[in-house]
Amino acid sequence: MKNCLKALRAERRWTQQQLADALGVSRQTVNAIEKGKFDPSLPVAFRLAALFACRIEDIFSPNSG
Amino acid sequence: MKNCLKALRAERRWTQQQLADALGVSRQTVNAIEKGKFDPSLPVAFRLAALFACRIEDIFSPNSG
DNA sequence: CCAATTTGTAAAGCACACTTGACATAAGGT
DNA sequence: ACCTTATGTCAAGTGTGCTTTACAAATTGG
Repeated sequence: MKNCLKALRAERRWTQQQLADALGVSRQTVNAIEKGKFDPSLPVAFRLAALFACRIEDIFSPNSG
Repeated sequence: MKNCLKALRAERRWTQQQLADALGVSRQTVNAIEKGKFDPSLPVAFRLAALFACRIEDIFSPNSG
């Protein structure tokens, strides 16, 4: 699963901490998702899409599909 | 998190087992997701959307958002 | 250069996504 | 009534999403 979270966050000039707070997760979780260490849960994915005013499919794309 | 998986599956006249096989998860997992016992992982959500040829947002909707 | 902020990473622990195996109930066809 | 298929559910186990605490490296600004 790839994602363009880092780019979206950079556009807004938010720190990982600010995004984490807005998302309701820890900074380490934001960092791990950005670095591709794991995929977010579906609820967190929905909150991300809401925050960036786009679709989940605009942020994440499965590696093979 | 609500979902209309049961309705989508019924439209296609698929059994839980057939959907599970197509998804690559167990029948119990399909059943649990349909019954709202837990939310699928993001990869499984993407596979569901692909199978039903729609967006994740068309299948799932967060309870408060 | 120095100090503060930001990012990257690690370990231990809890909750949940998902598994296999098993069994009860429901629904359909003969 | 019987047999088969479909659904609902439970239990125990594995892997991972996410937490807290902590610290090192990188970046930014005086």
